[in-house]
Amino acid sequence: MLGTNICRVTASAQPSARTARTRERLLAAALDLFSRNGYDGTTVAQVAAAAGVTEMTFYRHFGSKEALLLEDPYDPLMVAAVGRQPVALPPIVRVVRGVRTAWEQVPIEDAAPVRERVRIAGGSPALRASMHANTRRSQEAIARQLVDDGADAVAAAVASSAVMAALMTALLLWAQGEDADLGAAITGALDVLDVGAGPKG
Amino acid sequence: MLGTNICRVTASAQPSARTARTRERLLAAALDLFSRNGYDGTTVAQVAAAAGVTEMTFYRHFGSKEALLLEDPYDPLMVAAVGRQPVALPPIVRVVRGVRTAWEQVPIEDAAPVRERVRIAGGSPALRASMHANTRRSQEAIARQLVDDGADAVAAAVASSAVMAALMTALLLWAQGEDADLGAAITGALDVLDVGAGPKG
DNA sequence: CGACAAATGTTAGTTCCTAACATTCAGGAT
DNA sequence: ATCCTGAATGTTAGGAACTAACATTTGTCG
Repeated sequence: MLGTNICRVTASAQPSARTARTRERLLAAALDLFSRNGYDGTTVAQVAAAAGVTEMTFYRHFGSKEALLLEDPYDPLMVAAVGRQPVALPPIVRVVRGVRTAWEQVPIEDAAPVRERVRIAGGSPALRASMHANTRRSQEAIARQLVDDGADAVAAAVASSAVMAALMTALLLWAQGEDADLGAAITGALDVLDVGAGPKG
Repeated sequence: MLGTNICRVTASAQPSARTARTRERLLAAALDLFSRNGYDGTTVAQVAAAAGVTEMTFYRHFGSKEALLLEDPYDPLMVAAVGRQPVALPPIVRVVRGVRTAWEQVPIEDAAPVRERVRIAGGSPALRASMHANTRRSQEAIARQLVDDGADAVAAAVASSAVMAALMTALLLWAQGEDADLGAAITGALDVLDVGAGPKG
């Protein structure tokens, strides 16, 4: 969520140069206005105007006001990392360790742009709620992986939702602070859920 | 969330009989229309009309369309139950066991009306997202309790958010099924997060 | 240049929600 | 019963996030 996508599989067919430019302008204008006037204090019309474009065009590039901030393609890295954990472990432990290993390699230089978005999102209750909706695909994919490996359906759903919530909480806390190392922040936070073994078990 | 409030401290000053009646009519009309046409397929104007009332009146009784379904006063029972768990335990375990004990005594006869609401909420992504926003107060209260007992702030926030997410997942799954025993469903689900000891440790 | 398609604009409408002001209704004092 | 007052409701107007249908521009390629 929130441009925090670890994976680099993004674009399918490359869009025209023109499309990419207006998209960039809209994004820049929105981020600027959001951080200056707040998300709720900024209207789509304002963003569109600042980008020299119509409201309608905004909606054609980003399906919604939220999407501009939260939009992130489904990230298969976490699912894969979970799948790589020993099947013998309890589901919750598998998910914690999978997600943790997937995130602890995030390069520091990727952190700065992410922090701004997460900060903005954290400032609006509506946006914070939407972050959950946004992680749903990953959550379901992880649960599916667990079930495929023989886990109970309820256990799989509960474990993946709990870990994704923890991940979000960690991200929000990290964005509020000044700590540069995103990977470390998340690794540390997820240790809370992995009671069985000490950190990095 | 969703009328699933365990605690019975509800009303402050009693509202006039008239107020209570229109409120009831609105609620009944809404639940009926929601379950027949879906939440997104029902407009506030329709609900108001079905209750023989204006849209404005709807908003005076329920602050928003979502509020009608999600509205639930802050529930101190979970916080108290968490506080009662041994301080020596890791935060995540304390929260899991606290929330679990708070819920496993819910009488079966309370389950039916809850199930309808959770079912409706589960059917709409927007509503599902809002459920998270709705649990935030409880989540923060639990985290505060943990911090008061000496836990790290990040650990407290992560643990409480993870458990609340698990609780919601369990509720949504329970509402979809036919199992009558809400308490048992939640108890079982939360065991997933309590790896340290077997069920009911 | 001319055609074709993608990108953008225009207009109109729906829905959720709010604000300001007017009206009706219920219940107590006279 | 009548009046009076405050609570509950109605009315109107409008903002903001969207959506749909249709018109227009813009870039590109033969």
